[in-house]
Amino acid sequence: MNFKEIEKKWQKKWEETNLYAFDPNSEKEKLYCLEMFSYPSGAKLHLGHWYNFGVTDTWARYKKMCGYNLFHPMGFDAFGLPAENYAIKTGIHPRISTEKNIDTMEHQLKVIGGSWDWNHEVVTCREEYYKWTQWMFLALYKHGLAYKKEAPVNWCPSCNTVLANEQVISGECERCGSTVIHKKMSQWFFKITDYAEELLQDLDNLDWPEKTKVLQRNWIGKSNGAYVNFKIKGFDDSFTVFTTRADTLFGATYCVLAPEHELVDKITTKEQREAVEAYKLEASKQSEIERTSTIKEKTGVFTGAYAINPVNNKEIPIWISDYVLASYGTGAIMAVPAHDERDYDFARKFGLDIIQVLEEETGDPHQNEQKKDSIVAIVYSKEKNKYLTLNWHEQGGRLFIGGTRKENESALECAKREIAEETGFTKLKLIRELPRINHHYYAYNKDKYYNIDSTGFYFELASETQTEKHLDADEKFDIEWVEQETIEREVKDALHYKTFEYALHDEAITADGLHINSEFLNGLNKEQALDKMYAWLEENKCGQKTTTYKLRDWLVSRQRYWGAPIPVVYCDKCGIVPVKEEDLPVVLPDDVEFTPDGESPLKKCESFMHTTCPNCGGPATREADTLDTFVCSSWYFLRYPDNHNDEKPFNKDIINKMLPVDKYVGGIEHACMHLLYARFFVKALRDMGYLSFDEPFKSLIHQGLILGPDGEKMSKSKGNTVSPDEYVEEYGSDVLRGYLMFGFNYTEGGPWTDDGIKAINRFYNRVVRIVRLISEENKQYEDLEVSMHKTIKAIRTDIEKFQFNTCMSRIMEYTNALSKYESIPRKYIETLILLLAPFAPHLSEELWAQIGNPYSVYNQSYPDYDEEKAADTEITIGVQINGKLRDEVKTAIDEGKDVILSKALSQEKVKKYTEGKEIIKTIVIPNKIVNIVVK
RNA sequence: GCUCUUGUGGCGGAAUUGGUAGACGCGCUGGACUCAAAAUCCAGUAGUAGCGAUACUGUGUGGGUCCGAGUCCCACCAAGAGCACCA
Repeated sequence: MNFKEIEKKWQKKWEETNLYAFDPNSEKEKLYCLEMFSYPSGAKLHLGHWYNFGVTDTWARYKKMCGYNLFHPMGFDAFGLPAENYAIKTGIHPRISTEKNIDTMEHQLKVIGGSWDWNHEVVTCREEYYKWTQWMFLALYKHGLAYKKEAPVNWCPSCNTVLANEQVISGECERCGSTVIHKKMSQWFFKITDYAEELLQDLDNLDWPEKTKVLQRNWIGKSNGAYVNFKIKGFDDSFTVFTTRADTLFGATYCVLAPEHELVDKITTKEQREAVEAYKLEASKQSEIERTSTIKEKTGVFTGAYAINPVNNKEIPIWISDYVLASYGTGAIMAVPAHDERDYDFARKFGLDIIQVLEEETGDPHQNEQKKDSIVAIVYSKEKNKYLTLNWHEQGGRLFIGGTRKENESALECAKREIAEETGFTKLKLIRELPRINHHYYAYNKDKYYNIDSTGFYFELASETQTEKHLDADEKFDIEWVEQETIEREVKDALHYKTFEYALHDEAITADGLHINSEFLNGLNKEQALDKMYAWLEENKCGQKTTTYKLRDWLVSRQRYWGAPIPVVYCDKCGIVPVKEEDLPVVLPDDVEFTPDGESPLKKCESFMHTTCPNCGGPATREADTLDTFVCSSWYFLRYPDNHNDEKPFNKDIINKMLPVDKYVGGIEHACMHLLYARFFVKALRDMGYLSFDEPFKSLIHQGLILGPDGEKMSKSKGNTVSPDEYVEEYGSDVLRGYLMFGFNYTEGGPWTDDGIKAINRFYNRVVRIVRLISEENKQYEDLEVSMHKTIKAIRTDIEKFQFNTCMSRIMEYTNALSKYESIPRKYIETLILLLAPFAPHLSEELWAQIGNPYSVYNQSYPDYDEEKAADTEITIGVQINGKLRDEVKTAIDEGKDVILSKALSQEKVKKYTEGKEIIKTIVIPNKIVNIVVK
């Protein structure tokens, strides 16, 4: 059969008969199936489009055959940079190239044979659409959700435009990969942050892939903490920091402002001014990537000013450093070097104070504990590269030197005394005092529980000189120098081992612990201390509990030509004035010089710029920037159902009935852009009263990525692209679609192979041969009955899960079953064609006609199954002996356990394994397994 | 560095969610048809040992739970994705 020929024939017929037109008056339940619409870039569809559109279409067709009133529209996201860049290169106007591309893509989409209803098509660059995009802007503006402000923005020097935060991928432009720089500009923003909490909360109820939800959650970046106000010594000003660890406030030994912080100039002292200015200049020169590189060593400059720590009125120095970002929190931090890695690095480098306020806990607490202060001393010999340990053998294993502090003795004195008494060494060099540890233990010799506050010391042995030891009678140990490895193996005591770890790693303690050096927080854990500190801050009016989000407001201005003009005018008298709704659209003029020079191209179009103020009628100028194309795509799914409405963007009743989208299919790359923006739009429109649902996309699927044959992402530069066209040319559309469904796990994708597509070609030809074996004899074959019902059941289950590969293999199995017969009753053949219909649309329509059935196969119901017939009456299950599969046993379905067991035990092979052995236990799970445990 | 995802024959991939691992297909081997080839049909195909029945091994590595683990838990390794000085 010539697949290509029949495909053309049916595509034509489908179009002529309007087979896929949506009927709004149908009684059937609606089903809105949507693929993410595409950008009409090149003239051709690539494999990714086929994979997304073709395979999803199979699901849609299946649903249609299941009796749903399918709404399956298609359109084009037609504004955007590529057309404009193409125009700059070739001189062809974006409108012309875009419309031409749309035309060819529409033809190509028809080759896929999709069940799209083209009557509902939407093209975002046409006036009849962008009029309403502008309307959306005005609606948001009227409700305070669109505003203009001067702010540091991301600027792509190559695209010559600003970018939204979401379009900056690790410091680079999402589109062209250029390093993004920061500029201060006055730009339009949408207040998506107003919806941060709802956008986060509602994720829980969506049938979306978990990883996509995780991406959005991280992007929204909720963080609970507190604002704390710091007064500045000698000024009336104060500044606020955001912290998630307000409980560590007693450990704050300095503050850091972002170099851009507004107070920096004011508080910098004369002595420090020069250094501060130099540092600010240096910071401003750096790109985002350089600046936020975590590998970079910490830099910073003291301002000369001091802040007052509100909890203890201590004066702490104020520094500036680029590790504090102006864009997050308040642009200022309190530094707690003892418990924050970054603060620790900084404090170490600049010799700032480090105060420990959290003490890790080791051992198990007990009710009646006696408190003690003690030390653990670690002595290292550089010469030996070994550590000094005491081997107490059975009495306590291997330990370091430890001891209890005497009255009026400092911890350091105690450590030195203990070392001298127990080992005789006196010439020591202190490397570092180690953090304190709260340790619980039980002393056998004294039958007492202790809770000790232990301070660690890390010494280096300066000289081998030894004095006389002073040992108590019960102190029986050997002094041994051992290597690190031995310690790791043999030091079991938690306190001693932890102390050793502190010696080895000179870093902040980020683990949880109990508070020390913190007055009213002492002894409390993190949760208790946080609660108490929040209360204290609010009571003393120097801070409050708060929540921050990483999500920023969405910057929608673009200094480019090919987009929807922002419907706003500037009047000298009235200021910013929105264009009146009845004056929409603000038409994008065609004759514009759009060579990029960093200025908005529309600015150079006099006829566009000069207008009158809608308010006072005086002279005014138009906004020259256009809207981010993501604005266009944030509501297109709302336009589809009512795309011809020229009164409103959409009728409320219609979209309340048609939305949300039941199944949305597209790439995961839009997780934090389109998918987030669209959710925001729906929520905002809901609050304005234009619609009554909360979420645009109830259920979401991401197709995987089809890679080049080399397993790499397809790209022209790598020369590993595969064009769908040549395969359509050779095998036809159905075969290509079939392979895309059969050869991959849909959500994973994978490398393309030629071998796979040949297999589908072979299979479809086999189907054609089998259909020719149709017989009008009304016979029933038991094995075909079982196979048919099982197949239907399996396909219906798997297609719901977007598991097209297993669906295809089920149809193959059914085909294999049919091929055992030389003449096959009509009903089995009809079922085969119907089963195949969503998967191979053209072929199925053709075969359906060939066996003499009326057009169209898609007006038929998808085959249903009889649960009883789909179930086996007899089943073979495995018999395990001691968990190892040894035999199998045939049983009736749902057979009693006793019957199965006795049957299994009577089998020769089972006997062989059980003979002369004692049966300890038997597990019988009907229809699944028998396991006999013998000894 | 953090978070997430994925590791199953020569290959693409299955496995009713803890119950006979490798469905289906590709490839390969043998056979039928043919003067021959293609196409098609039939049989075999995880590895090792054995003529064979069979035995042992086997789902990235190492432990664990369980009568039973590809599936659950812990640690690690590798690949990919996202975030990245987020206070």
